[in-house]
Amino acid sequence: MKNTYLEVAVPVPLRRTFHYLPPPGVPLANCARGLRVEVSFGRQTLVGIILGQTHHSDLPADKIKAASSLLDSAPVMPETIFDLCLWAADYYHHPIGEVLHTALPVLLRQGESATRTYQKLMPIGADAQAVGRAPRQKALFEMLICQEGLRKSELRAQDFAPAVIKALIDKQLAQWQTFEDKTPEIQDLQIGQHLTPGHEQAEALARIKSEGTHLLFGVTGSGKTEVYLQAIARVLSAGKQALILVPEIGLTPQTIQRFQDRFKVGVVAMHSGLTDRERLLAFRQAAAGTAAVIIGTRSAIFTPLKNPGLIVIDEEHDASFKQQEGFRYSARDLAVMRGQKEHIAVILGSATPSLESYANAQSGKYAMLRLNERANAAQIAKYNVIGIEHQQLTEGFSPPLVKLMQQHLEQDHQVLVFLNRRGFAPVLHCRQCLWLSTCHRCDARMTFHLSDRSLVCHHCSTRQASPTQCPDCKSRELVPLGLGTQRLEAGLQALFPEEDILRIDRDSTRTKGALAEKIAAASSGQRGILLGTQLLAKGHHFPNVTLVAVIDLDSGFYSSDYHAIERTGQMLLQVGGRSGREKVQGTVAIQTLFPEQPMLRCLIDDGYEKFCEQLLVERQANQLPPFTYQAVIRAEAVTAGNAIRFLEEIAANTPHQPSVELLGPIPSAMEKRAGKFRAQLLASSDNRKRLHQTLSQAVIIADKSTLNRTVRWSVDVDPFDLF
DNA sequence: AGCACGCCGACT
DNA sequence: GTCGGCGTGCTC
Repeated sequence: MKNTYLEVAVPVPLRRTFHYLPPPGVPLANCARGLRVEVSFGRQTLVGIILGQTHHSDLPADKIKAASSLLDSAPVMPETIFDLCLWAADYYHHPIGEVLHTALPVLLRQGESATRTYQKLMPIGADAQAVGRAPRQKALFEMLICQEGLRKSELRAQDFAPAVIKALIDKQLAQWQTFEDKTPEIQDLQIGQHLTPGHEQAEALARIKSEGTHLLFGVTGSGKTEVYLQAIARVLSAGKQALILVPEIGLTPQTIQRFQDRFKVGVVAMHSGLTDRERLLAFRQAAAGTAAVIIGTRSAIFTPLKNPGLIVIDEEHDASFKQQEGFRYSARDLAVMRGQKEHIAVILGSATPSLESYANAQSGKYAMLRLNERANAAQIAKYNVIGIEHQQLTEGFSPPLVKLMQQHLEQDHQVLVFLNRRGFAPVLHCRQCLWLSTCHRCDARMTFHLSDRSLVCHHCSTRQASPTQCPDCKSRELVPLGLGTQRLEAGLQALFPEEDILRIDRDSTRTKGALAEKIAAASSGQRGILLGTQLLAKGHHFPNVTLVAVIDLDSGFYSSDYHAIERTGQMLLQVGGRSGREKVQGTVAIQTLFPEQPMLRCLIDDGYEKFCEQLLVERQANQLPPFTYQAVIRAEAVTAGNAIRFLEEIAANTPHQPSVELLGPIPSAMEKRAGKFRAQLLASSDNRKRLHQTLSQAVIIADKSTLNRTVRWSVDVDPFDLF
C-alpha cells in the first residue's frame, strides 16, 4: 500500500508545495483541503494549509515528516475564496503559501482557532454513587448530568469551588470539553428609510441583476451611494450579505456611519486601525453570517461570506485597490472574479471609471449603468483654463487667477488651491556653483521644508538640517527653487493678508485625528482659502467652496508613463466634485503652459466619456492596454548593475513565445531609490495566455538564478504604473 | 523568507 | 586566540 501525503502550502516565498504525512493519530480522511496544519519546516514551526493529497513524491519516504497537528475541523475559508486564492497565485505568479496567508487575519496565520470555542465541564458516566460522600461534589455532579455540562461562567455563578471541580476531574467523573460557539442567527434587520430614487437611480437599480459585473458610471453628486444602499438593502432582505470595498482614504467614520444609519445592525468595518483581535472577530462574523454588511479596504476582498449577495467597489479607479508591493493583486479585479465564482452581482462605481472598466462596459462585458444628473439640481463645475506662458506669476499665481480668487472670496465663499507637491520648494539651489540638494540614497532632489529648515527626501524619508551655506563652494546664496504647498501658503498670506488660510497635506496632519479635524474645519468654514495636495482631491465635499484652483497641471499631464494622462483627467474631475452646491456653480481654474493641449480640451469641452474614447483610440493605435496585456518584472539590488544583470539573465533565457514581446530590461525611471538600484523588464502581448506562459517560464529562470540571493524581485501583472 | 553552516577580518 | 561579517544552501 502506497503512502498518501498531504500537499501543504507553507507561507514562504517559494513557488511550490511541500509534502507531509498526516499528524500522528489523525486519520487521512480528516485532512481535507482547506484545513490548517502546524508543520515543522526546516528549523521553524509554521502554519500551512492543506491543498490536497497525493501518492507521489520525488522525495524518499524517510525524508517526509509528519505534520505536528491539525488546527481545523472545517476549512478556514469557503471553497470559493480558496479557489480565488489558487487562481490569484496563478494569475499574479505569486507563491501560493503567501497568497493564502494574505487572505487570512494575522491570528489565523498564527494558528488561532477559526471559530469561537468555549470549554464545558462534562460529566463522565451517570452514577452519582461513585462520587462518595462529598456533598458539594455530589451536587455538582448531579447538576452536570441534568444540565448536560456547565460552562466556566455557570460554575462560577453556582459557587462551585475550584477544589470541588478538581476533585471530580481527579475521580474521572468529569472532564473539560471544547465546544464550538453556536453563532447567533443574523439579527432582525431594520433597514432605515430610503431616499426616493430619481428616475436614473431607479433605472440603474432595476438593471442590477443578481449576477454579473456592473459599472455604475455616475457623475459626482449623482447619488451613487444611494444606489449602493438600495442594492444592498435588496440582498439583505433576501437574507444575504454585502461586501463593500472603498479606497484607503475613503473609509472614514462618516462612511461607516452612513451605512450604520441605514442598516442599524450587522455593519462591520475592516480598517487598518483594528487590532488583530478585532480583525479576527470581524472575519468570524462575516464567515458566520452574523455581519450583514462588511465595509473594508483592499485586503477585505478576501473576507469570507456565509451567504454572499453583492460586492460593491466604490471609486473603482482608485490606485489603492492595487497592492503595490509583494503580492501585487488588484482587489477590483479579484472582486470581479469572486463575483463570478460566487454567482453574485458586482458593482464597480465611479464618476471617473478606469479605462479598462469603461472599455469592458462599452464592449458589453459589464453592464453599463449611467447616472448623468446631479441630485438636487446642483450644477456641474465650470472649467476655466488659464494659459500662463506669457504671465508674470507671483509665488505661482497668475494675475487672472488672483482676480478670480478675489471675486469668489468677496462673495464670502471658500477657495480650494490644489498643488500635488508638499514642502516649501522641491529643491534648494546654490546661485554660485549651481549645487542642488540631492538625496544620496535616491536619484531625486531633496525638498526644502521652511517650517523646520530641513531637507526631506519624499522618496525615502531621509531628513537632514538644511545647510546655511553651499556644501560645495561655501557660498551663502542658497535659494529654494520651485513651488510646494508651504511656499504657496506663504505666498497666499502675502497676496490675501485678510483671509484665513488652512493648509491640509501630510505634513500639516501628522498627528492622529489632525486630518479629520482640519477637514471638519474646512467643511464648516464660511470664507477663506483651503490649500492642499492629493489628500484634498479625494472623497470630501466642501459645500462652501466655489472655486478650485489647480496651480500646476503640467507635471501630471506630461509624463513618459502613458497612464499619467488618464490619472490627471480623473484628478481634474474629482477636484471639480469637491466644490459647488445647490444653485451655486463651482469653477475649476487650471493653470497650464499648454492651454490648447487637445486632451485637456477634450476633457473639458466634451466630458470624461469622450476623453476615455479618445484615449482608447490612442491606446489601440499604440497597442497598449486594455488592447494588450502587460506584466512587469521588477528587481532591486544594493549593488549597482545587479538588478539589470538579473533581468538580462531572465530576458535571455526565457523561451520566446509568438506575439509576446519582452522589452528591456531598463533602469527604472528613478534608478536609485532608498539606496537600492532598480530595473524592470516589461512583457506585453495581445494574447493573455501566451503572456502568462512566458511569465511562468521567466519565473522559473528567476528562481534558479544565483543572482536572486542579492536581488529582490517581484512580478507585477496588469501594472498600475510603469515606474 | 528564515535559519544554519562556513570561511575570512578587527578586537574583548 | 574568538566574535561576527554576509555568501550559499536548504526547507517535505
